[in-house]
Amino acid sequence: MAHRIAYLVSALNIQPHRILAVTFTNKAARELRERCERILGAPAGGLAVRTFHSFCAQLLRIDGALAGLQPNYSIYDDDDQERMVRRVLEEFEIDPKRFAPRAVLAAISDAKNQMIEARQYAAGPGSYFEEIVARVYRRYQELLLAANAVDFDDLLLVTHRLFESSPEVLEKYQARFKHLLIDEFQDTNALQFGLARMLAAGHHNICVVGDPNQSIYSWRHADPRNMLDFKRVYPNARTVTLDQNYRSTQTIIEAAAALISHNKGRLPNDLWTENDKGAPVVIGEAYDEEEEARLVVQEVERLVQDDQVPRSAMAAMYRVNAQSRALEVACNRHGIPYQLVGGLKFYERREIRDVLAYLRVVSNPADDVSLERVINVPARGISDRTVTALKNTAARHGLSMFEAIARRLDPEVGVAEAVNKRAMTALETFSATIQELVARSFDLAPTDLIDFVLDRTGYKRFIEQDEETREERWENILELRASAAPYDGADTHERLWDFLSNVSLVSDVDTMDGNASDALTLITLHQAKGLEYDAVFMLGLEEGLLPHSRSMEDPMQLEEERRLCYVGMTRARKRLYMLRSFKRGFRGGGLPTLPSRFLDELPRSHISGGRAQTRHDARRAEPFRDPASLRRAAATPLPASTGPRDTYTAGERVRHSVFGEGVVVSCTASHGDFELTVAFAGNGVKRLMQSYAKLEKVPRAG
DNA sequence: TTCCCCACCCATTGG
DNA sequence: GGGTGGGGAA
Repeated sequence: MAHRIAYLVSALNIQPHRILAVTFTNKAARELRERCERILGAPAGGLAVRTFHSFCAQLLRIDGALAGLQPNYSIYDDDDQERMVRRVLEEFEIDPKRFAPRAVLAAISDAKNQMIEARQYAAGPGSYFEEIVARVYRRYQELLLAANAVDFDDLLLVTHRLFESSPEVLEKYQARFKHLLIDEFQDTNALQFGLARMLAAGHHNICVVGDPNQSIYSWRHADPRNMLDFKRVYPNARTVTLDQNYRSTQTIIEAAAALISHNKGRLPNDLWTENDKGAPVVIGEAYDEEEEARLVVQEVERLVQDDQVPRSAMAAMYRVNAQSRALEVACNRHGIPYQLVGGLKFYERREIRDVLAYLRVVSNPADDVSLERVINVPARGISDRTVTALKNTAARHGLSMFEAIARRLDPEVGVAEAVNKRAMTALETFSATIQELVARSFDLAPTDLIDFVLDRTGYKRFIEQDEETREERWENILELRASAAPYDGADTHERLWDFLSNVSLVSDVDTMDGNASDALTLITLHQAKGLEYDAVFMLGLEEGLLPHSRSMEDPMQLEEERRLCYVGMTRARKRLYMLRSFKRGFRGGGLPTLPSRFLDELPRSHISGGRAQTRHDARRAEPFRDPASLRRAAATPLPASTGPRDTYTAGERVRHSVFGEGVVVSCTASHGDFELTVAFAGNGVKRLMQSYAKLEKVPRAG
């Protein structure tokens, strides 16, 4: 894409601002721009490189009025959406336990992505659940509109509708963008392709890049059929097969190809490379997550020392965020710098959301969800009761909560009758505070406004009250404040809007530190799409994790899990490690695991280590090759009556004079003695006879 | 009205 | 393990 853009600009004299390139993340957008500029040897002024969401957000900022949006509109994320749905359920007196807000929301999101609006949804025949969804959907949209807010789906949907209903808006953008390029096309959804088609309608200068084998976002409505449809929609399109791989070793490419060949519904796409054969893919097996993480850390350090691979060129990848924990612990223990991508997301932290909610209320007082979030944070005498009464009163008069508060003395609205006297005083103070913030928001730069908010709302004092958390929370707030600094320069009210919408649209990969720091990257397989590393460690290659248990029933979803595995493997330039552990933590305890079927799908000739041979000889690890016996062993402690007094149960910690500390995996009666399977920290799994082993029990720490 | 504690429920992936 | 909602005390 970078070369095509550079070619358009330098060879065909297309002005950069006539080109719109769409990427999957803001980070990819940044990188693409940089690459273009490097090739061109000049700044590509005006070149638009955006994600679909940020493109739409900006468009709606400018032209949203035709769709009923004020330019200061709020963007609602998952949490905000759920609060909104809960409010609707409350209004309709629907039990949120019976109709889970998340499920209702998922149904609404599905509908939106099929471009089914609330009214049409209601018209379709449906189950009882769908009837509920239809009612909620409709009211949800009403409330969003009243709050001058959109959700993520709406960013696309409203823009799409705007293009349909207001040809002059579409024409404006068609007239500006003469060339359209889209990256990661296999993960676009129907709405996005729809937008692209409309934008390219006049000139058909549209170029998309995608790999169907890397389609991993169908759960977010990505539709890999877009790849096939593209050729149908544009019969004259030229397909260029990019099957030479410049990134990975032959071994990695072939192993990944072997894996993905197990997918049925697949276009042939045979990668090849001129790169070296390279090292075999290393299959590693660990006793538990702790050991698995330690294997990674040790190998990372070995590669740093022996092969001079910088830590920043290595990444540990996993299926679910919870897996990062063991890695973090191991890194901390061994003093390895790491950077965690995603996880407990910065913008989901309470203090961050609270401060942002204040800013949103200031920027868009109609934003009821944000207002409700902060109306009594810190506690200022406005109880849930009062809030409910206020909400109902506001709803009756078609007012926002903020308006209702502002008009609390108006007998026609009747707030005074609905809430008690003390609450009226509290509302008055709150109202005055917000009014003051709104007034100052016009002349204060975003960082100064944040300071002002922290001071005037008492939020700073509120944070400082909690001795345990105040340091961390305050640091987070300072980080948020720092992220607002780049917006201080601009000199209109828009800088606050820009800051807030940017905050809503950043992803975790966007904030990743590139190669600057010497840190190991910890990242989910999904987020790793589009990235590459010299060495990649994939963890948790176990049935139920990769493939994930939620995706194992449905063949389509299983294929997506395989693609996810493929994405992970193909992130590696030189070295690839695929690890599993025999035991996986789950709800506190640990459960035995089965190796991922994906490991079986790798060609034996391309792997080293592997089944039970990585760190211990095969014979010793033998019991693990029969998962059923393992499960039995781990789950059934020996009946106490049959053995000597001092026997062992699975999970107990023991110390051995040579092997050190370990955990008992199983203990079974055998030839009048007891056969113990013990996993030793650092020394692997051993089978021991109790009468010879001289074990001592170690009291559980904590 | 606020705060604290405990019981209970839930659990992929993310712009 | 974590978040939350309900109940009760201050």
